[in-house]
Amino acid sequence: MAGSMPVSIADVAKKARVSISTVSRVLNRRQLVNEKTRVRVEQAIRDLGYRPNAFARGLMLRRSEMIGLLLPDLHGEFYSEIIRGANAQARELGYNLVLSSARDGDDSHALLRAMQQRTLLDGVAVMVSELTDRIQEALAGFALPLCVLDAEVDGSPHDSVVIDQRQGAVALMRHVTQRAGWRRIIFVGGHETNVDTIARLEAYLQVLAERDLPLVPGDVYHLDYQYDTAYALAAERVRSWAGPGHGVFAANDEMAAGIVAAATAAGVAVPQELAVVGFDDTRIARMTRPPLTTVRVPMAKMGARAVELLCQRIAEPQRPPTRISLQPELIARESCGAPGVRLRAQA
Amino acid sequence: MAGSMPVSIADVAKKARVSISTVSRVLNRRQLVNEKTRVRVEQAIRDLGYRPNAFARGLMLRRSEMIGLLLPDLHGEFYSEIIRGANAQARELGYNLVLSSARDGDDSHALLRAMQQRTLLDGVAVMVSELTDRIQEALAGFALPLCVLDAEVDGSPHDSVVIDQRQGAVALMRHVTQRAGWRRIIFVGGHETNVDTIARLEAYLQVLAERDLPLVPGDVYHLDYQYDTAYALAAERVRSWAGPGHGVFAANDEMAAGIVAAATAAGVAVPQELAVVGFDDTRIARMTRPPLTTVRVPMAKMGARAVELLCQRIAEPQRPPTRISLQPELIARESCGAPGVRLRAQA
DNA sequence: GGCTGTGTTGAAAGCGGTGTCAAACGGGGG
DNA sequence: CCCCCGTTTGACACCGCTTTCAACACAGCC
Repeated sequence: MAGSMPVSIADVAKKARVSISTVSRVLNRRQLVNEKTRVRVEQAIRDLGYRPNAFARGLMLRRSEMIGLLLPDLHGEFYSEIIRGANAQARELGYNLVLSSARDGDDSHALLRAMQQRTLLDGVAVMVSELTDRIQEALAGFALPLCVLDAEVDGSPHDSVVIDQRQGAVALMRHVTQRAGWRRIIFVGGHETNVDTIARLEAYLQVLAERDLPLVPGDVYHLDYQYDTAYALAAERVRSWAGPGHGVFAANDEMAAGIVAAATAAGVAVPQELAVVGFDDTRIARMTRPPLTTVRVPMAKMGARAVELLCQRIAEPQRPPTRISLQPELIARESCGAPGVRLRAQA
Repeated sequence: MAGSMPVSIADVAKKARVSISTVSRVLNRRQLVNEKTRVRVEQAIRDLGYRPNAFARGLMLRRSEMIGLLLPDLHGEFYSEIIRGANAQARELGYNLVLSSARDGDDSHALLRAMQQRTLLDGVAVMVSELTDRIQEALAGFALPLCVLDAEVDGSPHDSVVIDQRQGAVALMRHVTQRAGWRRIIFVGGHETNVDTIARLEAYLQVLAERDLPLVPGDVYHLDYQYDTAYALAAERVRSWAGPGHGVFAANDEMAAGIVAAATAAGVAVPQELAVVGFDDTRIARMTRPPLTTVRVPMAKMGARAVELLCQRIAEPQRPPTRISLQPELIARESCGAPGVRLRAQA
């Protein structure tokens, strides 16, 4: 096996009685070297436990086969899925993933650090939670191949992958108004400035208008995406919400689960007396009774496509910027009260 | 700003009318260079948008300031927390994290790849789901600074961070037998070969013996850690499980949640007629009614300590191997039926 | 035999930094 | 005036690899 001192290409060359050029050729372009020589060199490589030095290699080749993934946070299943999809795709394409997270206060710092070591990374995929001017500017001036997740930077020449939140929410609203026959819909969102909540609320308003349903101002709530607060709110209001054709559109599964639990505890039957739908299709959606009708947001796919786009750009830097829009998928389960059709309930 | 061609240290030197040595000194050891010169060089660096090439730098310094994190999988909150803790600690110490996952079939391949590029990584933290001989061997022969998570490799000179699963499970069992007065305990585990399940089952047996409680063979089940299967099992058995002083010890929160739901649906009151406890303290634990008594496993801390250990070893390769054992924390909530004491329920 | 082509190899020039060493400079003391 | 010494600077030798480019051997051809 290998000794403890690092083995260089010169050591291999000496042992195999060839020049370092030949060793290098065996490593990179085997067909250029005579078979007998090649076998001898390969044997020497094995004997010495030689591994090429990636720095030296990268210095010549100007590629590290590493790409960066910069996320706003790493907490929870949401980001976990992005990472998972991105990692799988990166491996598939022969790249490794360098992970970093930039919380809001910290993000410019993280971006700068990522840029600083830019010569070590072949490209970067970035997801930002909010698009401040400073970030916009940093992204626009980015020298490296870049792919932006779930946001678009105006006038930047970069690739991006977005999820059509609005479309998914519209599909959900149409499902509950048409298939399930809801006529009064309570909206429970996250914070008013949250981009996802905004998109879902817009869809809510749009479909209310489409279906000529009245907008009751008191029926729109803004919470914090947490189970507990949704449970508390519902525990208080659920009796006044209940009624035939009444339903709650919660902006995520966690709040929807809280509402289902509170309703059940208060003796309000779901979905008969009050229907409920969620959003995201996290594991929680299948753990309520009845299971939640929700919208699956393809996070893993988003990560994967971003990496794919990024690697394409690395290979072909001059290619015009691409924008991929991913469609969320309606997952119809029992909680919305639609008749029998468990469309993709087992998916 | 920078032109599109890469700017090298020579460009900066020429622009500042100094030698490249001086530029290098400004970059690394500012105090060795005259202030007027330094200002001129710094100006040139800014004007040109110069960034040092990390490959060239690494080639001399033999460090990349990157460490690898190799996990069995990336799915779910469990790994998400490890990654989060590891990333935060790495950032803290000036390192970046390179992520990889090695599913079971694939793991040796991933390990080898990680080793192949070993000259690019300063060290690696590895978590393995099962310790096969092949993996054991690969780890033992690892040439790079290495830290093993949640497992120990016999006779290897490497650092490790483990969680004292057994201890946590014992604490939980003692809590339910002493504080909550359980006298018959149904154990619902994951697969029989799963290391975590094994540790928890051992604790179960140990405390049964301590407390002179009978071991009923039919009361030990092996499922798959999933909500659905636990729900299904409990739906069938819950009436026969119910009784005063009876309780279920599920090996994770998800199965515990399924059992609580099935019991409630069957009209069995939790915890009065059947108490339930889980394990892991995931978000689910606070979403059941009543909330679950469980054991918090400090995943984020494990990730962080592993990175810390790894970086220490990188700095001081000859240091003797360290082993850190992390204690899980008992989280007492209502589902176990212990009188009033909500120890750290709000934590 | 001389010429052209093909297969195989080695010497050497980078790639872009860091570190060593010696030179240049200037000031103070003898 | 010369010597010594501290400060500041530049020349240059690496680090380990890839990649020309030329050399060489040997074949087939005129």
